[in-house]
Amino acid sequence: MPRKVTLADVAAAAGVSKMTASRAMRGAKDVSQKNLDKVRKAAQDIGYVGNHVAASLSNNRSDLIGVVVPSLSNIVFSEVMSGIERAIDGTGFQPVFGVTDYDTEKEYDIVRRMLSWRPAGLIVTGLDQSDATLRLLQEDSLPVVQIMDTDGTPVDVSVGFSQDNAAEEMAKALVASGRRRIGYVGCNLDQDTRAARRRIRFAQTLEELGHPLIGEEIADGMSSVAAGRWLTSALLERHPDLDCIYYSNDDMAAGGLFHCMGNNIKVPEKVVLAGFNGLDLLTSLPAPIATTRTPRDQIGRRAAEAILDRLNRTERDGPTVIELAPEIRLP
Amino acid sequence: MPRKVTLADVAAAAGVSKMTASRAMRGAKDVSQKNLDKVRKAAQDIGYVGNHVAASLSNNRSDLIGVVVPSLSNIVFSEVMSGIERAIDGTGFQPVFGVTDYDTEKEYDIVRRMLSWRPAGLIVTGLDQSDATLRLLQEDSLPVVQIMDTDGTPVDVSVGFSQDNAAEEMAKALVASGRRRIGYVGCNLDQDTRAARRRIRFAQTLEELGHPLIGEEIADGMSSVAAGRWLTSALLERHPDLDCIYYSNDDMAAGGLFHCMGNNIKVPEKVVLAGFNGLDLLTSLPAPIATTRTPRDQIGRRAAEAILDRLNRTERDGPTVIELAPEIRLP
DNA sequence: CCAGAAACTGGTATCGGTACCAGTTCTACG
DNA sequence: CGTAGAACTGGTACCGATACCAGTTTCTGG
Repeated sequence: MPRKVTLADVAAAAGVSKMTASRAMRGAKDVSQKNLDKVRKAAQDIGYVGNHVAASLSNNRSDLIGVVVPSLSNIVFSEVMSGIERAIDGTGFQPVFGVTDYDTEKEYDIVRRMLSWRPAGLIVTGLDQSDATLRLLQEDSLPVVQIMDTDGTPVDVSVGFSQDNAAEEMAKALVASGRRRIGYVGCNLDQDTRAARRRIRFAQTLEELGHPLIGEEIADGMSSVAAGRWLTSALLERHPDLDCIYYSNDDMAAGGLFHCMGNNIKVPEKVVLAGFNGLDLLTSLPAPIATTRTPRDQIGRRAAEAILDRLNRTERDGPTVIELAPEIRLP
Repeated sequence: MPRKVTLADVAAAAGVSKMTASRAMRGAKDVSQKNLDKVRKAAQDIGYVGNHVAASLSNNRSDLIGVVVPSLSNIVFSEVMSGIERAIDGTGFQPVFGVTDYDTEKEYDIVRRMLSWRPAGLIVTGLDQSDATLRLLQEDSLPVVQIMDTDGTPVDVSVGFSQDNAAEEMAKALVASGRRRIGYVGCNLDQDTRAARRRIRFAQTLEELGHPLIGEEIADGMSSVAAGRWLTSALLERHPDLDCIYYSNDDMAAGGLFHCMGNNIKVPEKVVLAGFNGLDLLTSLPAPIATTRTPRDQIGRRAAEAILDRLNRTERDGPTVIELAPEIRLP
């Protein structure tokens, strides 16, 4: 293997010192136009690609921004990641993604590993990290943004919305629209703590309004359209007189819709289905589904911006919450 | 900010040299059990997290594996990424994702930047990189895997399937099942070269079979369920007598189905819809849709494995193609 | 035409690890 | 009990960049 081209090679080729070459390759400050051109040309000629590892070690900080999400298969996080990507794009920073699969242990390992790359900042999902993970995040004074969830106190900054409020609002809206016999369908509540939280608050609110949940179907494993379909089937078998079902998310609700369509159950006349997230998919379905439209792209964008902001200050200035209210849509 | 804990601190706390501490912290070879314990304890006590940057610089190679995909919003790539993630998990390597948005320039920048992190290997999407990008990939002798596409010669290894064959097979299968008046609906063909390739081969094959395409609707912008829905509407308006539509992918086909359901067009009796990818979503839809089930998870897994394999050899041993045949499903 | 400032240049130390090699301490065996 | 070899330990020289500072050149105004 032909040894990698280094800055020293570029400097030699350009007939200048390593330092001048170094300065020329990044901001062209304090370098004469003549040398700047020579160095650029030399770099081009010999195919210099640089070495971020050395650069990062040298100034004790990389231009990486770590992003930790629980899942890739959930399109919600894809959209958040896209938002982050777009906001970072062009700033010279680079996102690095890690996936926890909703596993707290794994989250700890990932955060730890990311920290060992001395990132410029970290974006993690939720406020419910393990104590060990929180300790890691706290000890360092690097910018940390916790996204999706604002029901709690962040380590540094949180960007998202209150899952509790979102569920409460939906419960109120459904009852206000005349629904009385309401059921619940969800998946993966052991791990998806946000979904679990919504379910609890939803049920509570219904209770307070005097129309408690009639029944629910909950399954383990990842949520999916398929799971939504068969859980709905099961729920409606036990409670054929439901006039509304609240789902842990849109995919599940879509599955519910497909069940209804296959069984001649009118949606939303006979039964209103309510999902969560407001995926684009919903607007194309043959029947309208209620949902809470969450600002995913914005969460990503604001989270990235918060990191970039923080990089200008030296210290954290106390927990900051950036609330991005979701919007309810009824059929 | 309290200066970061370094290996020297650990060594001091444990009362050993930096070298012994270093050895203890990774494979415990050539370190006495006594010192191993001392070092581990010291590291634990003072909260040592390590510094991959320094380690990577030292041995001139990081444990990063760069993964370049065109899009995050396409679930296909999410699944490929999941496959990669799972295969890498536990090996000590770490994936770093980059998104090109189907932009060749951006792809070049991303590959370049990734190379500057001296990754252990690189996984990129497709075989159609720009010349500049290919040069980058060629010059280095690091493991490179090009995924999704095997219609061409890879730089090093390619893992995927032939888009051409896949389209041809579907055309043959649809005609064999009795379909004669066939249309096409697609999106984003300028950028998604794989989808474009399928369209061309599909049309060619139909021609050869004596039943050429009756009509097609093509739009710019990302593919989506919504786009599928309105393009189908437009196509069927112009050609109400179609008995089959081939889509650029499953999402589009799902949109087509929703249009048909909303307009009392029987699927698949009156018109067969054929997507591409075989997303799980399809199995839950109220009507069956034909598709080509692509082995996305496997592509990810095999790609990662190929990288790990390569790391054991020193040199590349000529272009290698790993073909993972997709499977056709008719309604 | 010269002093002083501004613009530019390059040497050296350093970032936090690891490879390599030269000791030093054990251990086992004749 | 001596010694060869294994097991272990630590010093030193990097890896490839950048910060800092000192030195040199160029420019400016009086």
